[in-house]
Amino acid sequence: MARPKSDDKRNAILDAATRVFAERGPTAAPTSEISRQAGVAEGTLFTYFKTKDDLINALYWEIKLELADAMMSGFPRRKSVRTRLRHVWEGYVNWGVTNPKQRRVLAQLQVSGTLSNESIEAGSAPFVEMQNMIRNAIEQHILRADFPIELISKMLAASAEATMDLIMLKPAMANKYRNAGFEIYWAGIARK
Amino acid sequence: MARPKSDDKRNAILDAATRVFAERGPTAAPTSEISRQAGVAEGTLFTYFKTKDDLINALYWEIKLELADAMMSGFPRRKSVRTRLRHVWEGYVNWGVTNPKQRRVLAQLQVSGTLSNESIEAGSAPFVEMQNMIRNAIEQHILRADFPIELISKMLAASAEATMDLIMLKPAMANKYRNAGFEIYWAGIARK
DNA sequence: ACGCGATGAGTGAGTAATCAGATATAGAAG
DNA sequence: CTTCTATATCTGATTACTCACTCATCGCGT
Repeated sequence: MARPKSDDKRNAILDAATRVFAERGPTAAPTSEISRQAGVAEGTLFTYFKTKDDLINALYWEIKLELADAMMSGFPRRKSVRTRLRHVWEGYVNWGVTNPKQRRVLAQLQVSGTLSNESIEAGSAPFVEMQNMIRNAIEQHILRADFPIELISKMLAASAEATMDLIMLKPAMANKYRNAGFEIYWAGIARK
Repeated sequence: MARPKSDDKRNAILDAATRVFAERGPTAAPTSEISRQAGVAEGTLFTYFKTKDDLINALYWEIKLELADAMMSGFPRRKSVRTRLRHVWEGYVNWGVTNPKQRRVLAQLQVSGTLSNESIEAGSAPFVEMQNMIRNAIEQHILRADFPIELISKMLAASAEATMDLIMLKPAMANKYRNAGFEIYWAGIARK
């Protein structure tokens, strides 16, 4: 190999893309602005990502991995279902609050229709473990059996997103929102 | 006036915009395609909407009104809190399921950052009545008092959105999802 | 007949992607 | 260790194209 591609440059481009996408939206963001902010020439961007679409899909993948990591790192495998769900839920909320740009880009990408089906599937792979945990909890009569697993799982994300929106609006109330947000979710799905 | 602007043309443009925005996203959608689908000349679009941004904001307003109408029409003012909330919640879900393009456009617009602050505020005005109902219910000790009103209100939308996503994925399960979705929400916020 | 909406080719400001020349690096040869 | 060389990356001006918006002209409704 004559001259290796540098991970630094690749990361600089992805970082810049996160910033520019968050501000102007993925489709309105010019690749020229991304390469400028990344400190590389316009052509260089296309040696790391063949097309703008490739860049978009790569960024989606990268952010999803980060998020999965934030939710699963330190997962308390041996604690109660409530504790485990709360861990995942808080991991999600805290990641979103501390990484608003990534969260914004993720939201934009998910509704943009530019993601390939492969990317979408690959991006949801890290979350299957969570669904398994929920399935087990239902079998152990901890969660209500009359609710579909996929709904319980989707509501986790939904309640976390709602909580994040409010925390971004009124940061002083963060703790109140966090506690109430999870409590609503838990009271909704747990057996009496 | 020698020749009045026609509401038909205006609506045709808004309709076409809904379709094209839903497919390609608001920023990627060309105004030329919108006017073509609306059956008017490119220039005509700009006599009804001064800029593309104006069109976007007008469409947002229009869709929000539709949604508010779907949620509030036939509101059972004298029934129980649960029944009233269920009415609003189902109005939302049914509107989203029967108007997937409008729902998609709304989601795209809300994260696009192209909406003016006035539009956003104007768009949320029809939903204050709902917040008042929730406030009353808390005072009557029907809903848990330790949850912020704005969270209870946001969770209504969040649980409805999650439910809609799943219904779109598996329409055969629509009734199951609808019942379970509202039940999770209600169990989460109601006093024991 | 007159005033304002309707028309669509035209305009200029961007856009993603390319490419020919410049440059850096891994490995070979001495 | 020090050239040398093959081969890749890096650069930014250039290309071909798309877009939002304009305007001279036309013709409909009053």
